[in-house]
Amino acid sequence: MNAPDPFFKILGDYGPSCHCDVAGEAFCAGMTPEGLKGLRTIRGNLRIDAQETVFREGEPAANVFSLVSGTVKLSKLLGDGRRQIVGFRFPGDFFGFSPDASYGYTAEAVVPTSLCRFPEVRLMQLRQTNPHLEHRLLDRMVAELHYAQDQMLLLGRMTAREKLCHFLLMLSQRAEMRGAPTQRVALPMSRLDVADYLGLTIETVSRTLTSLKKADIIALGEPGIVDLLDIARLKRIAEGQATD
Amino acid sequence: MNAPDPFFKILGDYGPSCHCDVAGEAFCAGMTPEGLKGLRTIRGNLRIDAQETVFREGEPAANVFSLVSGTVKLSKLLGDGRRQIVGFRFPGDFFGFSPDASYGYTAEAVVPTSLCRFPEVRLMQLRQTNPHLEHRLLDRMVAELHYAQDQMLLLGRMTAREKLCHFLLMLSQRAEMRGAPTQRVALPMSRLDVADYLGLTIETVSRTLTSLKKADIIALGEPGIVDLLDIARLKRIAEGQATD
DNA sequence: CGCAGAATTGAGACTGGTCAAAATTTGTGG
DNA sequence: CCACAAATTTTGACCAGTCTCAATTCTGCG
Repeated sequence: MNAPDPFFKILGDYGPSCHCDVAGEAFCAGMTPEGLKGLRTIRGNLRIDAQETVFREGEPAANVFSLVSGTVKLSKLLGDGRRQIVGFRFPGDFFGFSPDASYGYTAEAVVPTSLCRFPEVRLMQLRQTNPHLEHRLLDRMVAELHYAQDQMLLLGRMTAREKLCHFLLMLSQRAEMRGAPTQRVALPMSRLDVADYLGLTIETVSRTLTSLKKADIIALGEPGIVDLLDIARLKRIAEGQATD
Repeated sequence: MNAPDPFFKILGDYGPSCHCDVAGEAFCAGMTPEGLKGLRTIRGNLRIDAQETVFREGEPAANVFSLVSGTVKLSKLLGDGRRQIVGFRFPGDFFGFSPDASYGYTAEAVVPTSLCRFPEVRLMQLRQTNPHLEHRLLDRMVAELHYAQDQMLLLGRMTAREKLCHFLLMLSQRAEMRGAPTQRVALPMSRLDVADYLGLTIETVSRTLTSLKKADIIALGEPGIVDLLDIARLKRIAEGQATD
């Protein structure tokens, strides 16, 4: 399923930080040296190819993951195959926590991806002795929940056009957080992934992108790249303030 | 806006528990006596009428709340008035956490409701000295996120009929958790609230309930009460296994 | 170069939305 | 307890945005 071999040789590169920290945003950022040592002890490294599965919905929730590089999609399935992507994860994000004994979603790599893996049991032990860890985890959880609630508003109340604009702006903001350009965003996932994330079909995603292109709001140059030509207008549409 | 007067006279009634605990499920359940004492010190009590606002989206996030009795709806607004209810809260649940300085949603009572109120700053202080509190909060957050992801699947990929069946079953499960009957569930919220929760209109909610009634899956007796006549069939529809 | 998968485009169908009216329930004052 | 007004819910007719099915074009890769 995946290759659990140690991929990174040098562990100290990131200074007083966990290996998987990115721009000080990962859950392991700002830990004490002892706390980091504990995290390092239980950590495993993982590198997987695009479309490979990290874990599946319903499997025993044995590990929690932190994303070092790449992109991961988290999805849930309905009995007849309908799929909803409940989130994308980018460097610095984590995923795999579950209130039950089994994972609530499937996690798959969108592009070649490297991860830190923490056995759930041992992380739970660590969090007892290291309040800062728990503190960070809680903060990240609150942020995740907030983001999930935004997505509910999108799924329940926005039009296809508004959904796409919102999505492109989200990609731009996440790129900015990682220090990447904000006007030219990478769209590493397929139309099917975008559709399953926004509660649409691939045809509607394609048609809507074409329509945004014709309105000179975006440009679709090389595949997988979108240029945001008019971010102000994108924002207006995403907020439901404009129809054009 | 609301009456911040102390409503409950007796604080010790619940034994070694926080006052707002319900069936051992509240975030304050299972605390040490000292931890409870700390919580009690910063706690305020609140009783509000149906439709009254606890706080509004965008206001400074000064307090966190735990529900003692009643029902609260949490909603987000789009610029033009479109609304999405991102969750209902029942006794034992909490709400009001925000990653930002301001609330991400509006909280309103669905029925007369009593709440415990905790100043956010002081709860943050308490959580540093009381690991168990943080532990509980994190667990509840993980559960909330899990639940939010279920709701994304519902909003993005389910039909109106499936949404309604899922919703009725959710109410039934929550009633069961509180020790209430599971076949006859209270529907304390208006059709508009149900519609805004499920990403539908009031007309579609009404039509779909009528259709479920005609199929002898539910019965609508007294207003605000729904009898689940065929829970097995409800489940099959909610899982996308049946069309009837 | 040729093939397979992905993305786009087109035509028509359908679920759920909109607008409007009727029925029911709720609240209020006598 | 009743009468009446207001609000909510239900029902109906019609419409539109998105989906489905199908064909075509594009892209990547051996």
